[in-house]
Amino acid sequence: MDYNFKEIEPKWQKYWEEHKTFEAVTGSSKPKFYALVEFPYPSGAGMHVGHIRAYSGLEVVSRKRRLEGYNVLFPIGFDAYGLPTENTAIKTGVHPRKVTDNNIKKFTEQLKRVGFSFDWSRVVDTTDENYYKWTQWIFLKMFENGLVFRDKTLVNYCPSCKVVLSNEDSQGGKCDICHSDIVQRTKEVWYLRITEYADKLLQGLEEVNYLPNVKLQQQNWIGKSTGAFVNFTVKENGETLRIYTTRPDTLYGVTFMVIAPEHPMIEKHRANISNIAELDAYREECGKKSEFERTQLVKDKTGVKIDGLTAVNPINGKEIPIYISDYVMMGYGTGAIMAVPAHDSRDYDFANKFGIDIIEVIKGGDISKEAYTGDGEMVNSGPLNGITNKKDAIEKALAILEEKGCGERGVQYKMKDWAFNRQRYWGEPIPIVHCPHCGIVPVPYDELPLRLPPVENFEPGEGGESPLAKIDSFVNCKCPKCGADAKRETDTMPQWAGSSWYFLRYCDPNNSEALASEESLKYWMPVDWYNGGMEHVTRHMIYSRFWHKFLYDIGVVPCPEPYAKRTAQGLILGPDGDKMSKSKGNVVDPNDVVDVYGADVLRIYVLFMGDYEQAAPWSDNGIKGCKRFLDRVWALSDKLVDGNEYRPELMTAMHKTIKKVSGDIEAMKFNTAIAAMMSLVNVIYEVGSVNHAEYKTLLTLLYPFAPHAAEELYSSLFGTVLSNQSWQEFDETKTVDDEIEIVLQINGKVKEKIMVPAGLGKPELEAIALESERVKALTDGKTVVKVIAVPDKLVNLVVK
RNA sequence: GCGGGCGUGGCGGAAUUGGCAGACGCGCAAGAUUUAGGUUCUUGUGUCAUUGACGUGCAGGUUCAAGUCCUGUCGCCCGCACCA
Repeated sequence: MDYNFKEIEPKWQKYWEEHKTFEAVTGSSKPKFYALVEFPYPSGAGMHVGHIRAYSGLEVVSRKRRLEGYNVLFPIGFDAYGLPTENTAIKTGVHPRKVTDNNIKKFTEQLKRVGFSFDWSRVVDTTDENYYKWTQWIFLKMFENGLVFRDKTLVNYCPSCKVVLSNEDSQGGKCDICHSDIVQRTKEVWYLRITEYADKLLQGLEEVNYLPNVKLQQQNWIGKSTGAFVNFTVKENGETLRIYTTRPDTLYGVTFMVIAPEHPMIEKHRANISNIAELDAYREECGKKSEFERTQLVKDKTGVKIDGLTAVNPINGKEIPIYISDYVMMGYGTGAIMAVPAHDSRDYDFANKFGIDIIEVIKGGDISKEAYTGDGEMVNSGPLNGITNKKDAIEKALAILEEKGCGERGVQYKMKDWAFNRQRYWGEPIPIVHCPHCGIVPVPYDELPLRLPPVENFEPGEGGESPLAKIDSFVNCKCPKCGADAKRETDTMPQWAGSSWYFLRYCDPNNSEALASEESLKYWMPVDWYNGGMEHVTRHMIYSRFWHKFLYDIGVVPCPEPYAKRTAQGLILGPDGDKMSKSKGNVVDPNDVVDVYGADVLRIYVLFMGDYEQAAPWSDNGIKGCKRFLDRVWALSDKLVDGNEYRPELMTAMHKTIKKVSGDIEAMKFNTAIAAMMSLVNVIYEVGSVNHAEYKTLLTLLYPFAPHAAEELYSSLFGTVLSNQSWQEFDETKTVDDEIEIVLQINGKVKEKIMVPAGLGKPELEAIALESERVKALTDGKTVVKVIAVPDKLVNLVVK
């Protein structure tokens, strides 16, 4: 038989499609298994091998699960709204709808060529009006529940993409889409109140099975801190200056206060401030800095003292100066801090530069050299003096604050509300109407979907307004409440909207009455295993958990967490070890690999190249080894002999391999699973023949990895289709050889290896070791001080 | 600065609870087959050395035994970052 993958692969792909082999059945009595991979953004460049690796992990698990008798939902779709498509449209003049359709077609062809066992009857496209109708519906539900608001404040703005970005999309001060520097602008935009769910998002992590560093990154991103709000007073006008601190225990060490340059107090009290011109100059200077520059940790602090305003420390009545400085951010806490230079290194740097007092309140450091942030006995702190434990000191300080009514416990999160908008065309229209009489009015549910109008010109406006603003027929409308002339919101939703709930739609993708039926959600949710990239952990993962938790709270979904388990695959690097990128020209196109080696070889190689969770460089040589392996499996069909039971010479090898491959797939150790199959094939070649039982087992183990070759061999040799068969079982007792090689060591050095029956006890092993001729020779004239025997492993003689 | 991870042959990478370091694959070498190249097959392949020694970034430690545990140190990668 010839291994002609060019014929075999399309043949089986067609067979699976015609026989609906991978269609999931909602309500089936089989146990359900929902495997989810991150659906791709269909870019013009097509897929690269990284996509293939990302999907291959759960592809293998899904194929195995089906053989194990599960009803498997393994869906795919397209996350198709987004800037790159729109930019292509602007450049080429082709409408984004057309660009998207072409790209989806290209991706679909590529995915099908690789033979993934997706349920193609459930494909979702986030730009389909039957899909985004429900994205808008969820938005309106959030609006209804007070989770949507508009605010005019500083936003992250990308001057290149001409859009406002969320905090998650501007990490490191760089635009997530084009990587240019973000600037801060004051703008009125839409927000989703994700901070309201901060605690739930944090607590939910305790009930899910995520990779430890996925959990950790989310915890850090949410960034919960506990402390206290303290109300200082401004002496000149008696007003309150509220701060947040995690260290209320150091209140007696406060020697000055700092407020952010944007703090509203300055505008409010302009009349009281004698050096307002100087402050304005500094504030203007800060405004010019990019967010990235602002957040660089710098020793050299800058700032200006506010003349004419003095703060009063509520705990001891002490009067202290107030400064403005850009090391205090308006976006965290209250935008104002109490500064304790003795015990905070930033305050320490600032105090040194401006010649401010430094008062030690915790013993243990040398504050003439640096701030001391450790624990120690409280001093110079009135009633707190003598307390040696930080926790006790904080509790005492809180008690005093509460008694005086000038402060209370508080919690802060690093996570900010989600700036939910794009001033662009290719996104879901935000279903809101601005009425001159009624204000902000939601579009009624029965008017959904609010369709994206067809336009000719998608160029974003220079003033940061959406292209939709230019479409009069879209903008002008009647207020749904009072019927007066009104205007539609023209911003669209950000890229992440559609992906925040797509896993729900897969459960029931064609439902026109609901985002998915209650029955289907109850049956399929939660996702049993979600695999994707680490880059989505603090964006998509957080967003979608937030939406899901909201939908749970309003009774739409049956479970509080969307994903029971989350793993992540490593990147495929270019052959040069660099990240694959178009600009470096080191991108490998899966189509090219399939042309030369076939889909099965590609699938095996992307999993064999290294630890699934680690990055690994592509190697054109490495893939040849996988091709040889498959050829060797194929060639075994010429060495087939009769026999429906494993032969003794292969018994342990068969059981061992089943155990190893089964376990490794569950642990995502695909590389060692493949290595185990390679070893088995090597052993079979040593034996010289393979019987029916043995070959069936080998092909079954191989099936999740190389399904086309496995199906072809299995069906042509045994007359049945492998996808309808069962996964192989192993017998634990048969995974060990009768005879085992054990090592004899003298003083920890290997001196001899001998075969002994498996399962021998320590005394027997010791006796055997001492009888060994070689051991006798080497221990001659010396004293055996100690004998350590480890059953089935080794015997070590300690000799003097 | 904080948090996480990694460091093993020429290369990608293996190594449950501490128990034969280098599985599997690539590459390389020699041989066989072939008109030749490629393919395929066989054998070998950590380093040094004539029996043996040394070897998992480096330096210590614990142990009969350490890639694995402990202490210190160097290097690389990733995430967050003036978060009060």
